[in-house]
Amino acid sequence: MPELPEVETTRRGIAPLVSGKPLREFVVREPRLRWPVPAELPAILPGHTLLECGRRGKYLLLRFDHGVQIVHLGMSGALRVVARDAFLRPHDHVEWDFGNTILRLHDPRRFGAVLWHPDGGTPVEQHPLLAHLGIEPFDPRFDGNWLHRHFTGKSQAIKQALLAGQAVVGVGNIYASESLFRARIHPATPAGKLSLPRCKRLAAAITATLTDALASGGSTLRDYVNPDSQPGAYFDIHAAVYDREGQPCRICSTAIKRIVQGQRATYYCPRCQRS
DNA sequence: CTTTAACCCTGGAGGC
DNA sequence: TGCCTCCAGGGTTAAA
Repeated sequence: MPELPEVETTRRGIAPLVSGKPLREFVVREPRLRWPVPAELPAILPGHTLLECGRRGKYLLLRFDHGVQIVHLGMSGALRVVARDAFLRPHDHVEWDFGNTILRLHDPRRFGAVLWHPDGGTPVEQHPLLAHLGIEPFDPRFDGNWLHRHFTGKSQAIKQALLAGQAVVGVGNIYASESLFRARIHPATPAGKLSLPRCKRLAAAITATLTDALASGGSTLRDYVNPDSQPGAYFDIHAAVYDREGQPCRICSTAIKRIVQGQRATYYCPRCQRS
């Protein structure tokens, strides 16, 4: 269930191991992911060098010298570097063989994606999947003013507005609840009703929540080169509210509530968080 | 335009 | 033990 910190940790984990290396073979064992893996990739990728591993939101961007692979981990996806003789597990769908280094995509639920954007046309940032994404949460331009501007006139609940990713990317279902708790904002509050000061608190809360998660992920970087590690293990999040229905708020001891917004669970403290 | 719900998929949990 | 149902998650797409 990768959110932005997990994706960024993956990027940092694999980048030094695969960047600058020519690809020897690209193997697709199961093309039926979120969208079919383009059938031409095994023919057009080998021999080309992976220049760098980038990221936009939760999309990983593998830049080759003739195009960009757009990789999404979906719900259950994990990318890791494995030994040449590593056992093939079920759900090991895609493999990048760099000779000494092998990168594998493991994704039981197949909500992930591996796409291809060839050079020569529009820049990859204009790809339909990327074109309308909000700002990066670690972009210096992201702050309370940015949020306030984007939420003006919106009646949508703040939780769902965050999840939509059109104001800021990378805030998934878990960190949306956590960020709103940190900012003391009730998740059902209409986004447009948030004052500028509260937007500033929210922006700071989002940055802090993601920074904390990223820090805890950094200590598991070794997992990306250790074939014995837990596949797709979520960071050990010390959640304040997520999945804690009925348990005492860590601040005021009031029972944490669970509601459903847009068919997704939201957790909050009814005493600490106000509309 | 906005809002809502269905859908893609599998593994794990809980009920009986 | 087994079978059934439900749920989780991200994000696109279709429908209202």
